[in-house]
Parts: sequence; structure tokens; C-alpha cells
Amino acid sequence: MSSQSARSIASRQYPCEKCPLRPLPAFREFDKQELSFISTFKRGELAVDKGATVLVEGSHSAHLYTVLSGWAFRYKLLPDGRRQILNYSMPGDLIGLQGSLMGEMQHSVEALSPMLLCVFEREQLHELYRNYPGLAYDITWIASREERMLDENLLSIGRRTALERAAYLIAFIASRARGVGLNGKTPVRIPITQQHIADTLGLSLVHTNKTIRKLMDRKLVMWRDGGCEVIDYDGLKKLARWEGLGEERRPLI
Amino acid sequence: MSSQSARSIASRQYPCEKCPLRPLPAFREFDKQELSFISTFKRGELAVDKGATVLVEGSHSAHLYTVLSGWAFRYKLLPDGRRQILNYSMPGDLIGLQGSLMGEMQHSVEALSPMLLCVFEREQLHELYRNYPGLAYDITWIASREERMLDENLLSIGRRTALERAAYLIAFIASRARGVGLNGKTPVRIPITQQHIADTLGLSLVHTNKTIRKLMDRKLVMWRDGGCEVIDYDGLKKLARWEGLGEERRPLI
DNA sequence: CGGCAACTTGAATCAATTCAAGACACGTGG
DNA sequence: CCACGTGTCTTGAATTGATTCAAGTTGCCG
Repeated sequence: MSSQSARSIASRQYPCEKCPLRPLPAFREFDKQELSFISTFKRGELAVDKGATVLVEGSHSAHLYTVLSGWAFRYKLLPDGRRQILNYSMPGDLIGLQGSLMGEMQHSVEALSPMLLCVFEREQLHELYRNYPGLAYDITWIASREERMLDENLLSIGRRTALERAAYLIAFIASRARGVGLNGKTPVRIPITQQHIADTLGLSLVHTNKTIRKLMDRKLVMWRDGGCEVIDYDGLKKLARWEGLGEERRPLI
Repeated sequence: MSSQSARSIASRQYPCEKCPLRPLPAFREFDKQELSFISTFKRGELAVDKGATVLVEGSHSAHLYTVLSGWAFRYKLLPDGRRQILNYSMPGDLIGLQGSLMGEMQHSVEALSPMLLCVFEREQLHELYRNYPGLAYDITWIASREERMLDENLLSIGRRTALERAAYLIAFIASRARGVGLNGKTPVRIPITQQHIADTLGLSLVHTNKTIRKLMDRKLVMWRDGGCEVIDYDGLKKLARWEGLGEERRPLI
């Protein structure tokens, strides 16, 4: 629950033309004009500590961000403190688009690990829409992708059993992480606690723990270094009756 | 579970300039150019029977729609038939945007009542983005609004009690319905069965019935004519600890 | 009048929460 | 170097909440 604020670093280390994410097979090619506009769109970079709050519900942020590195999660709170995690953000994902469009943030975002964010000016979105219809289309596409993920999560929480839910969630996160090359030599380590899983699945911490234990007994996942590692990805998918998110190449703003 | 297909009516009764929805206070003003483009964007109207399937998961629809009148719901199925309702659609809402952008439909849509839909050509979306950045922005805004509603639903299913969930859902739907003037003289009648509510809240039919009964005992809602009527809107909001969706005026495509 | 769909209800069973406590690793200050 | 606090994970037991099973009611349409 440490709620420190984000630390800023003004210097920009990565010009968009040398973006380390862009060459990944997960992302579509951009032409020179688009790239150079994004370059001017980018205001700088922001370094964020683990546990820091990137955006707060109720605020009116002047910025939106793309994750360069690190993990975060989006959540909402009920007045009495009950927390629901809505989705996770990882490299290549846009953060704060909803707030940029609708004015006020309706959810908060917290870093799960140290992060590096590309900072964009909300005001310039209009210019993007005026002059770069392709990028505008991409942004709508990104919003739709988020919607699709939420649909899946809703199906999961509403209709899957606890064991299926846990299997689905871990497979889902691992699948996305692999898409952005987060599995170097070793399998991906997902930097979340069981409390995060509980707050994502809509279960209590105790029951989540017992459920994850079953997944570990079945040798589907492993818990190590305060994080989760997938042992048998296909086993998780099968248990969850999940088809996987047939992801084509996507835009990177 | 009647799964008849939609019946088409080619004739267009409502030119966009005389759209019965547009004058409603819920929608923002459009200038003449935008209006005339939308007019050419519109291919015709589609009449749909109650219970008909408008769009099916897995299909590649060439169209997207705006609801002129009537109600529908969006849902996903698990392989074994478990159903999760994701959201409801009512007049002024866009249907099938996600499918238009991503190619394949990832959810199905079924009519809750007879409906009238404006039909648009998916192909022309690109032209819209190229020539009408304001409308393009609107479409992204609409996608974000859907995302926001899903966030709320996720919070509800994940973290609210059964009674709070039911109260939230009914207040939420009623609030949206009132926004588009569906409460003429009498209170809105929401044309859904308790099975729909169960499949939205992630509860069994039996337990949903007992939960709704509690709401009726508290004189918050009423069940009549195979549908639901709100008696005490503020009471529902309070019980659900829901602030309401502070809706400003929104675009109507 | 029969049949079907939606709504009700009680009882038995199962799943999930809450309560309570302990284990373990890690970092910090004495 | 050790004591202490904190955060995370773990486990058992009691309780509550939700599901399933089984029947019955009601209203409507052909």
C-alpha cells in the first residue's frame, strides 16, 4: 500500500526511431512520417518506482503514457476500500487514454515494478486526429483491444470456477508478456503477489492461496522470488477452457 | 433461446437530418458537414425481432450499427454453454465497432426487444478517419465509454455483494435508459428476464431470484409484464454504493 | 385446454469467506 | 550481529453465501 508519487526524469534516452520495442514482431511497421510525428508527440520519459501511483482516479491528467519497460495494473476502489484490479499494463501498452478522452480518470494505475514511461501531451491528441488518420485509427484499435480484454476478464470472473479463473488469468498475462519478448532465456516471472491475483479474480486472499496451491500441485505454475512463473502454458489454457487471444501485429504509439 | 436470424427492411424511414434521437439532450450537436457525411455513411435500416441474433461471435461482419430503437445485449459463451452478459445496448449506442476494427467478432449480440438499427458499412470507416477527424475522435470516445462501463461492471461482479450487484445493475441500466428519454410518462420498463440478470451478475438463477426478491421487499424495484421497473433509483444507488455515471453530452454516429 | 417460459420456494450440498495463527524472508536500526 | 517489524505466503476451522436439486406456481399463446 505504499503510495509514493512517481519520480520524473526529464532526459530522453530513447528517440522513437531507436525505440527498443518497435522492432519486436508483436508490433506493426510504421512509416517515416508517422514515426517522426510520434517523435514530436513524445514529451520525454518518466521513471516510476515500484509501488508508485502513476494515475489516480478522479484526477485530470494532462498526459498519457506508453510503457517502455516494467509492469503496472489498473484498478478501481469501492468507498469502503474493496479493490478490483481491471487489467495489467506491460511494455507497448498505452496508459491513461480513457482519461485523456473523457477528461477525468475513472480508475487508478499503480506500478508493479520500476517502470519507464514515454510521456505524451493530451492536448496534442487533436492534432494527431487531424493530421494522421492512420494513427487515429490505431488509437481506436488500441481502445478496442482493451475492451476485448475486459470482455474476457468479465467472462472469467462471472462464469469460470475459481480454479479456471486463476488458470486463465495467469495464462492471459503470460501470453501477453511473451508477445512483447519478456521471456528472455528463462520463463517470464510475473511480478505480482497473491493479493493482486485475489483482487483481479474477485476472490479472497485465503481462497486464492488455496487455489494457486492446486495449480502448483498440478505443476502448472510456480511461485518464486515474490512472483509467478508459468510451467505449463498449454495446461493452463486447457484447464481454463481458454482459446488464447489470437493477436495479430498491433500498433505502438 | 430462440435464435432466429434478423429480418431486413431495405427502406430507410429516417434521414439522419430528421433522426429522432439527435435532438435529445444526451447527444452533442453535430455540424452540417458531419451530419451530411453520416447521412451518406448510413446504408439503410434493419429491423430485428425480439430474440434475434444481431451479430455472432466468430463472424466477420461487413457492417456496424447504431441502435435507433429497442434493446439488446452483448455476451460471450464458454465452450460448455455458460453465458456471461457483458453489457446492454440501447438507443444511440454503437453495435459491432469492436468487430469492425479487429476483424472477427469476439462476442455475440442478441435483441431483447424488437429493434430498429441504422446500418453502416465497415469499409467506409477508413474514409471517415481520413476526412472527418472530429468524428474519428468521437468513435474513439465511444469506445472509451464502453471501456468505462466494462470497468464498472468488472468492479461490480468482482467486489460487490450479490445484493449490491443487483442494485447496481438495475440502477445502471435505468440511468442509461433515462439518458435517452426512455421514461416517457411511466417509469422505464427494462425488458429483461431474471435469467439475463443472473448471467450479467455471475450468479445462478435461483440466487438471483432470491436477491431480486429482497430488492422488491425493500421497495426499490418492481417486476411487471416480464420486465423490471425502478421504484427508488436513489435507494438503489445508495445500496450499491454507486456514484452514477457522470455523463456529459455524447456523440451520436 | 395443453404446453411453454418465467418466476418462486425450500432443502441439501458445496464453495468461498472470515477468523486466527504461524512460518518465512528481508531490511533496518540498535 | 541480532532483534524487531513488516509484508507475503500458508493452513485449519467455523461460518456464511451461493449453487444445485426438486417442485410448484403463474400467465400467456395457440
